[in-house]
Amino acid sequence: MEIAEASSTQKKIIDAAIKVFSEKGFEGATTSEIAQEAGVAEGTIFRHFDTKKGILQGILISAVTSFQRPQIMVSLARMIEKGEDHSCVSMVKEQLDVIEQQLPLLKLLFYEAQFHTEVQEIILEKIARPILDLLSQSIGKRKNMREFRCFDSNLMAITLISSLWGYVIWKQIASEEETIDEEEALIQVLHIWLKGVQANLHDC
Amino acid sequence: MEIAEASSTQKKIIDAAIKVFSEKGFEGATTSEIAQEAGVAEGTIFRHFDTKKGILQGILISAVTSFQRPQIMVSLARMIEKGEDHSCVSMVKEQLDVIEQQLPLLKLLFYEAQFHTEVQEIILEKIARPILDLLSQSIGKRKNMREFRCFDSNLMAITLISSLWGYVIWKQIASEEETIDEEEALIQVLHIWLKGVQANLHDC
DNA sequence: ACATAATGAGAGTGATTGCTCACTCTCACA
DNA sequence: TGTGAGAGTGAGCAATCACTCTCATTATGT
Repeated sequence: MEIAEASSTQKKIIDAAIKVFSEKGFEGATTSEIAQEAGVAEGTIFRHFDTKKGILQGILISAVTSFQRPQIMVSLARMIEKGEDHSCVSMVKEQLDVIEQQLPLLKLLFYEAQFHTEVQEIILEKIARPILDLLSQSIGKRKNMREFRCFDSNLMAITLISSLWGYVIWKQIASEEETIDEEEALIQVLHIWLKGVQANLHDC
Repeated sequence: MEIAEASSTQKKIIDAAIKVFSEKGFEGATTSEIAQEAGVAEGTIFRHFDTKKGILQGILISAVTSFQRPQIMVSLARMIEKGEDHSCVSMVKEQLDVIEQQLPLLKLLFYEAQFHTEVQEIILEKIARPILDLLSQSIGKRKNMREFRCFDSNLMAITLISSLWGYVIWKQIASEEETIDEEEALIQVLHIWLKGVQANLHDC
């Protein structure tokens, strides 16, 4: 199991890097700190990654494989196609919890994409675009059935995703404030969007 | 005009720092680069700011004054209270253009807020909270008139802001793609939200 | 048990960076 | 003319950081 052993060290480094990068940012983090967090010698890092930036790319690669077609988007697409079936909403909620556990990684990638063009391109092509296409397709079906307004499908998908993202981020920032029940909040966000995109009788 | 002269240099430094910080991030930027961009000697920077971080705080202070109650939020609040009056929508669009010009500064502040607690607290207290309160208040009025659904006002405001923010960010990232007309897109985003929060007859 | 590869420990290197400090320039005022 | 305060300068310092090298130690596969 030489590969597994090797990649176990690699995995330790990547996990540590995710933690340190997300706490201090890519430039603010030091390789020695990552080594310490991973419990390996600093030199070991450079046996697995050529440069510090190589670690970031390693994180990206491991993230891309796990975020292609994430389950929450499949659940959202199903919710869109079926309407606001209760089982779908609770499924979305479950998957949202999974996303929140990966929030440091997601924020790290989205934020660092600003400064590293290759990161931005890969995220756009391998994560953002597929997700948008998946949702747009489901939205398109409902549009064809005259059940959704004839707005731009991409735009509708974007308002859905950013509403959810905005809720997640706000929940994290304003954690001290009195907030309504999580499930109720999620239902409200989804209901606002679903009602917002519903077709009027005289539309189109 | 000794004060004006002094603060003119200070303003040059701050403007340069906004540019360099937003391109490379706070940690990725160097004071010598900021000095070069500002057209002053590196030593001059430290006559006006104690430390590199002091520059960031200087940026924050100047941003807070210009983003308290930004005009776009006043326009949005008016739109909420009046419904989707056409003059309001076009006003929102104008103000959105202003926001887009300040996008590097805004993204910089949001990014660095992750790593600098004081920055996060000031943004939250001086910018985010006032804006949310303003919108929540306008939303509350319509709720009282039974014209809006009796959802959480804060949550409704968040879905509105994040939909708009999501549209702005997406427009910037996917600039190469064929996109619909800007004004039409904005109208669609606002219409989705407005219809989404409208009360049903049997609500509440 | 042996050969091979991986790792830990840690000193070392060259480049870079935030910041300092001695000095100059300007200008108001005595 | 002399003086002192304040703004600006840029060479230079001490510290840090990404990355390398060496060597002893451990783990693996046969």
